Amino acid sequence: MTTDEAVADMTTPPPAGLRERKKQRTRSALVRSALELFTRQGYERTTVDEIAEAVEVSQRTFFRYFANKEEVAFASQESAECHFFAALCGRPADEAPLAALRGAVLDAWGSIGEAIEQMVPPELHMRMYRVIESTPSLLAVHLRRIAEMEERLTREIARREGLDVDTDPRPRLLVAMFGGVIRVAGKLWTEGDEDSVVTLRDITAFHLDYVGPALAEKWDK
Amino acid sequence: MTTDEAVADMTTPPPAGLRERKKQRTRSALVRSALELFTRQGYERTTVDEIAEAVEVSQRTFFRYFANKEEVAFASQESAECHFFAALCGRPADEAPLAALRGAVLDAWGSIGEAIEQMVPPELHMRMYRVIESTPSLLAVHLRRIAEMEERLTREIARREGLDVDTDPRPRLLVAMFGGVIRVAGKLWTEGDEDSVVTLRDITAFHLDYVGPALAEKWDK
DNA sequence: AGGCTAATGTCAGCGTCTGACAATTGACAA
DNA sequence: TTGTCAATTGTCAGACGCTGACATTAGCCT
Repeated sequence: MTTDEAVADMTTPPPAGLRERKKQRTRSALVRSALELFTRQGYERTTVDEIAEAVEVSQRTFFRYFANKEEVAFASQESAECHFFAALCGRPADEAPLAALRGAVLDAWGSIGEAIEQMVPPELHMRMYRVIESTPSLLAVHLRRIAEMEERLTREIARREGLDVDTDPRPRLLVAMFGGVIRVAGKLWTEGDEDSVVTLRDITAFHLDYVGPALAEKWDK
Repeated sequence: MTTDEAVADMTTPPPAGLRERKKQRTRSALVRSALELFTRQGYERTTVDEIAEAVEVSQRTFFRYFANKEEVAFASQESAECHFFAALCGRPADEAPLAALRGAVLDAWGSIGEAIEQMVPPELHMRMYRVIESTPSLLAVHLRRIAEMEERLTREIARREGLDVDTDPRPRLLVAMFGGVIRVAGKLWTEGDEDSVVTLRDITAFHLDYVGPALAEKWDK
């Protein structure tokens, strides 16, 4: 067995050391077990000991991989968000700010699988999304994470437009509005009974088209 | 002393029983002590035992007044938010939605004192605001509370305009944008070094005026 | 004055999270 | 191959947030 692994190492230059691979496997296993437990029996009714036991590591080890119980719940979200941000950065420079944001988020939802499927099944990721939206303590963290992402988006938008974030309020405001729309869409999707990613994508697109009209002085009836 | 209090009761019909007054005093004392400790030495570095000890009650009693450590940190915010919502409900019916929100929030910031000064000194309230914005766990809860308030605002706006929240996305979107602006203003105020309420009020007003321009397709430079 | 009930204190215990130290196990060179 | 070094893990003790159960105190009302 030792020989086999040594050979495997030779034939796969990128995977680096054995130690590192073991760590990745432990981490993935913790995420999968945690999300499975969270979605099956609820976040609060799942203890860290349960998660650790499922992967056969000590509770102390769990806390060496994740700073707290919340962090493991957002592991797949983290990947998805990175994916989205990368999509924004790849947008053509001549696109208007809101159009770029819109394109990036729709792209990201469309190719969510590629970003997370090595860690968890996409379907588990979506079920976890619902758990987050319906668990008060997780929802709070979720909103803070969104706020942090908005900070990064603001800077990217300002960069694209060649503006200074500290003097021009428009990048901050546009992103704040955009973030609001994303949240509204996510919340409505959670409340509905359609599970698919496409549905969430459609809800998002639909609402983004209503940003302008919602600001009008007098609303048509 | 017993006689004096009995007389005092007679001359003040509303204050109700002695028991109730004692409860109110204990609650106020807990809030004041907690906020003082939080602002002086930080939220995380303050234990519930410290707060309870400062008021000379048991830790168990603290948790009979507040569901958790976070709740006491938002006691004065709670009052302020109620005040703001009441201001919105008192707005003339012919005002446009965004104008009503704008008027309500500026009014509320203008008369913040009256809403909270029996509980804590307004200056302590403002210092606590900064602590909330700069403490990750509190910021998360703050954002969730804002989201809950937005839900109420959405329904009130829809009511004013005679719309159905479930079919028309505009109330949700307007409020989401409005909430974003409030957050941006609050954050900028926290980052600055001006302590006064007026400053926060001005920042808020300024940003509300930029909602329209930020949505424009092409931004002027 | 005395009984009723609400408020408080005490105690035990669960769950999250951390520091400290010892044991294990990959990595790498002699 | 073997031995050393460093990274990973386990174990243990303990702080802190929070809760249920039960005893005690203190306002209320006849």
